[in-house]
Amino acid sequence: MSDFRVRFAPSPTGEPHVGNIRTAIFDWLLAQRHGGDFIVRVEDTDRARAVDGAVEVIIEALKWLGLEWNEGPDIGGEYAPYKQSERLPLYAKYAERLIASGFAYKCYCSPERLIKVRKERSKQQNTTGYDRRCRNLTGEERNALELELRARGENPVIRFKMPLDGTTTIDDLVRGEVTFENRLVDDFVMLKSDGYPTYHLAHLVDDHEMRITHVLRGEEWLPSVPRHLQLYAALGWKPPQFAHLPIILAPDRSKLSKRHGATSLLEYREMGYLPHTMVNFLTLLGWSLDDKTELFSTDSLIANFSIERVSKAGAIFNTEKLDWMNGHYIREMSTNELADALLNFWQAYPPPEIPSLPSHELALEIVPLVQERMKTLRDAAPLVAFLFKERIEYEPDELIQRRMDVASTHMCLEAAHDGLTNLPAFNAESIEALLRGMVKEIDVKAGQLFGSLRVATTGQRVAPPLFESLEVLGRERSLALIADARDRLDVATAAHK
RNA sequence: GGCGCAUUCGUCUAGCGGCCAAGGACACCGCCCUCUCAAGGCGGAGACCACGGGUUCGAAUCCCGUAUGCGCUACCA
Repeated sequence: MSDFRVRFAPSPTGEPHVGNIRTAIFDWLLAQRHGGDFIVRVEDTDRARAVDGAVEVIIEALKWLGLEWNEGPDIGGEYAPYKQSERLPLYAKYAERLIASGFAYKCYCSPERLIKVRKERSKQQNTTGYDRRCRNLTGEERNALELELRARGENPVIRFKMPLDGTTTIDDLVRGEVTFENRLVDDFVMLKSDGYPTYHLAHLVDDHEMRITHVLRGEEWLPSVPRHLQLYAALGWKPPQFAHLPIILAPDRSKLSKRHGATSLLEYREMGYLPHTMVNFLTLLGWSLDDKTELFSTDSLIANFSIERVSKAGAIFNTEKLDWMNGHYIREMSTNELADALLNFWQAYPPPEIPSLPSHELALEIVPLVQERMKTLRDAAPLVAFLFKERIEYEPDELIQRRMDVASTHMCLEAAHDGLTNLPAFNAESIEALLRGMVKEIDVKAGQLFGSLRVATTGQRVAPPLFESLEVLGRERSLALIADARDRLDVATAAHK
C-alpha cells in the first residue's frame, strides 16, 4: 500500500466552489507527488442541504480539470462505498461503542432548550454553548427522558464528552503547533436524531477506515481540531496529518461568495477559461515555488508541490491575473488545439455572433486571426463576427479616416477594388504586397487606406489584421463588401446635399 | 463576548538573523514595434516589511504586547 492516501471530501450542497476545488487540486497534487492515492468521498450527511445532481456536477468539475482519482463514488474501490449516506451503520456502531466506553452520551434536550441555553450562556464569560445537562444524568433520569422522547416518536442525539480540563495541541503541516483549551469546547453532537452522523464523526471514521494519511481542508476547520483529536484518542486511533489551508478571499477581503461574481468552477469554464489555467492559477493561490516561477505545466506542478510551501494568509482571487494567465496559455496552444477548443466551447455555449458551428477548416483559419487577441475563449466570436454576417452594419462616416474626405475615401475603395479584382493569388501575402504598393501610388497613408478597408469589410474599427481577414473572407465576398461600402458612401453624400 | 488564525508594493508573492536602502508577477504609466486592436521588447512608478516594545554587534526574518482583518462559536459542512 502507498504511504500517501489523500482524499477530497465535498458535500453535495451545490456548485463546486473554487475554494473547495483548490483543496481538491492540492489533494491531487500531493498524492501525485508521492505516488499515492487520490480518493473522492461524498459527505452527504446533511439531508436538509442536499442538492440533487450536485455529486455529478462536482465530478464533472474534477474531470474537466483533469484530476483523476483512484477510488470514488463513481468507480468504487477497496473501501467502498464512498458516499457517507451509504455507510450509516458504521457511524452508529462507533457512536454506540463510544457510549459503552464512557466517551459519549445520549442527549435528550429539545432544540428549543438548546437555543435558550445557548442564548443565556452567550452573555456569560463561560463559553460553551451547551450546558452538558445530559452528560450527568442519573440512570433513572435517563430512562425517564428516553421513554418520554420515544413516546413522541423522537430519538436522542449522541454527544461526545469533551475533557473538562487540559489542552489539545495539533502540529499542523502549515501552521505548526496550535493549542486549545478543552474546557472551552462543546460536547458536540456526533450522531443526529435522524440517525445521520455529523461531519465530526463521519469524516473521522471514514478517514480512519479508508486509511487516509493526510487531511487537507480549509482553515475554517482549525477550531474543530480539538474535537477531532480527542475523538481519535477516545477511539484509540492514530490521527492523520493535518494541513489547514488559507481561504480564498474576494477583493474586499471577505470570504468569496456569489455576490462577488463567479464562485463555481464551472462558471469559469463557461466564461472561457482553460482547465489548465484554473489548475495553475488556483494552485498559486496559497502556494508558491520561489521568487519567480508562475507558469507551471501540470507535470512541474506535481514535481514541485509541497505542503511546506503553502502560505498561511488568505489570498484574494485576482481576476486580472487570471485573465493574463489564460491569455498566455491560449497563445501557447497550437493552431489545431485552439481550433478544437474553440469548436468545443462554441458547441457547449453557442455565441450570438455565430449562427451555426463552423467547420474545422474554417476554425483553423480563424485561429490565427484571434489567438493573440484573446484572454478567454469567449473573446474569439466577437472578433470574427464579420465572417458570419449577411450584412455588416456601420455608419458610412466611419469609412472616412483621419485627414481624409469623401472623395479620397471613394478613390481608395475604388483602387482597392480594382487591384484586388485583378490580383492573381488571393492570399494575405499578395494582398499585403498589393495594398502597400497602392499606398505609394495613390499617395495616402497606410493607416488611411487600411482603415477604410477595415471598416468596409468588417464593419469594425477594431478587428483582426486586415490582410489575413480579407483572405479568410475570400475574394468574392471582399470585393462585394468594398463595392457596397463605396455605394453607401455615395448614397450618404448624396443625402447630405 | 470567547477561542483561534493571519498581517511584505493596489493584488498574488519571494524572503526562514547579516547577500534586502526588500526580488518577481499581474494591473498601471512611458517608449519601441505596428494597418486598428492585441501580442512582444525595453524602461518607470509603486512596500519606511500593520504599529509599539524588546532580544542581538546586526531583524522583514526571533520574543512580547496592541491594532486591524478573517474564521469558528448548529442535530451545516
